[in-house]
Amino acid sequence: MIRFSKLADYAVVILTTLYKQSGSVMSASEISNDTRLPEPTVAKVLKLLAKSDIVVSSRGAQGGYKIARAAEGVRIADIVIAVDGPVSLTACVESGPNDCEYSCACPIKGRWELVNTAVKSALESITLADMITPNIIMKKERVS
Amino acid sequence: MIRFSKLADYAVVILTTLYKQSGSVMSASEISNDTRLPEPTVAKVLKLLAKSDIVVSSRGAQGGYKIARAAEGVRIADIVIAVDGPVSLTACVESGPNDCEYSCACPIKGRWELVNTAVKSALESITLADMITPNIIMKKERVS
DNA sequence: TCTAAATGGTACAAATTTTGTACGATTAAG
DNA sequence: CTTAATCGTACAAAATTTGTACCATTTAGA
Repeated sequence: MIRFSKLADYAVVILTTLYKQSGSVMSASEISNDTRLPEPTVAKVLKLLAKSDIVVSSRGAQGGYKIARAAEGVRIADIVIAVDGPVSLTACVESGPNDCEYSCACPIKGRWELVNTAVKSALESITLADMITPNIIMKKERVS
Repeated sequence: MIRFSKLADYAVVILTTLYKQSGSVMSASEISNDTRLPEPTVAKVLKLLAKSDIVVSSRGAQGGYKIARAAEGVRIADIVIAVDGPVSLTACVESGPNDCEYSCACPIKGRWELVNTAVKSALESITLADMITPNIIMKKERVS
């Protein structure tokens, strides 16, 4: 079953918490309390998010993290990339083209980028704001 | 880095090979020769694909696998689901709703389905035919 | 009817990845 | 200068993915 890592999951939960306090600074341990997630894990995720400028960190006493932009400006893709690294669905796509040992025999050299791009677009089309907003639309047709 | 399994990758390669012989039956070992993929692995993938009716198997001597439908009718989503199981990006979505231990504290209960659905749609919008067809369109804007 | 060729299913060991944690360095407020 | 907090790195444990093997079942052909 294809999935992304729990870290991405945590990241969204953490960000959601942070967005409820928009503006004010929260420390990693405060967030840990709020979310019931283990503190070291929260800290780890926040560090990754800070590196991608999704949250802003301030060090020292009274320091902590706060959001860097409005929820509408944060795409799910940004979050996933921040914690899981670039979205590349197969090894082929990852390293430069024609790098894989089977490349000479490979009948679909590079074709995966098609899929890659589609998924990336999907992830870019949803923002954190969509995740926070209470369920309205979406009753979605299940496709088995 | 989010990705799906190598099996899905193999599956596409194998199917591509099979589609070049459309109609005729190939055994797992023949396909293994063609693709340079280890035979047991090829066999495993084919078994999974057969179970999802993406290929048709015939047992016994002279048996083997052949395609079940035109390449246009095989969506990438079908293939991925066949080998990797259902697309569910997070644990929350997987088991029934409100099953997770944090559910009471979780601020985004169920919101992942939004993302889930988007990715699934992306995977459904591309068919095996798109992967086989030589590169024409696609010069896509890279989004970092 | 018997044998060979092939898939079907299950089970399992190894390798890789993900996850969670810890520790020391750095920074800033009071 | 002390305290509170992040930063960075490193690492052990757990979970997942991968690759392989084995045996049962089925079918074509001699």
